[in-house]
Amino acid sequence: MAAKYIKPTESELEILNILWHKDVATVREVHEELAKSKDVGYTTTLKLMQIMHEKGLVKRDESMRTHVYQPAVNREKTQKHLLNKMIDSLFGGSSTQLVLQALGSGEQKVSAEELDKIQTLIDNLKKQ
Amino acid sequence: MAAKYIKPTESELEILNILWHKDVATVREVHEELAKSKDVGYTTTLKLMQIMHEKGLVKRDESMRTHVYQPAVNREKTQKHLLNKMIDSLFGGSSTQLVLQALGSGEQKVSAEELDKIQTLIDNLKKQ
DNA sequence: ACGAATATACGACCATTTTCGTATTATAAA
DNA sequence: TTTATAATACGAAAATGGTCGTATATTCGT
Repeated sequence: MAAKYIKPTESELEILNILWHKDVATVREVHEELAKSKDVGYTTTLKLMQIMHEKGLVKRDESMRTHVYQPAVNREKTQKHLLNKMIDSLFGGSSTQLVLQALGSGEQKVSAEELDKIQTLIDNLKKQ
Repeated sequence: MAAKYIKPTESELEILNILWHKDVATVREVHEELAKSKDVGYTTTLKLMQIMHEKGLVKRDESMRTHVYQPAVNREKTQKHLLNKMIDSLFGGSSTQLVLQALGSGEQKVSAEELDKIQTLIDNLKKQ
């Protein structure tokens, strides 16, 4: 019965990111974080989060007057979904192409330690 | 004066992919390619491509009755833009995180040759 | 030359997403 | 207790993306 995947919209993703970071947060907290990079009204953020709740993207504790929100979707799973979608739609299904692009054309350099991390993963994959 | 980047929509990306492949194509050619994977009317494809032309995503030669289209945006640049956007919005700015996710959690395995390709790139990056 | 096929242009509709104003209710401060 | 502050609920407008129907023009086959 494969719990159907719900694709978050752009704005929903911004909110999810904040929630993934904070773990739990009120609408106001999310809004203030959001307002740092975006000019948007409080009720807009509220409405967004209410819709996300209806969709099942977030959980909320309503026992208090000020509701407390929490992400209801897993960060890694969501990343994976969107990543695969991008690989299909933009890189002809080749994750390698994506990786090469990500490492090669990066804005800022990838540090040596990070390269090592990737190295390690590759080594592990090769052993299989 | 940074020629402002235009973010293609989902459907526009499908069309761009076809154009990137074919280099030049008429609406009908694009449409027939599109129709293989999608049930959509001809005029819809036409309209999409007209809008893309207005936006500057494609160029077209109107000297013939049947217009001939061409991509007006670079494939790699577009990939890079969207990739960076995703890295920012979904991976906290860390391209490494994205790479690990792409390689690790992949649906289908990455072949040994592909791993070697990535390996080579990493080696080159390390030398700098 | 005429009708069928095929091309573009364009307007309009519908669904989804984003936006916000306003009403209502609860809390806190005076 | 009265008033100000702050929260949720809700409706509805605005914006965006995708869909297609229809009008009009051009070309091609017979």
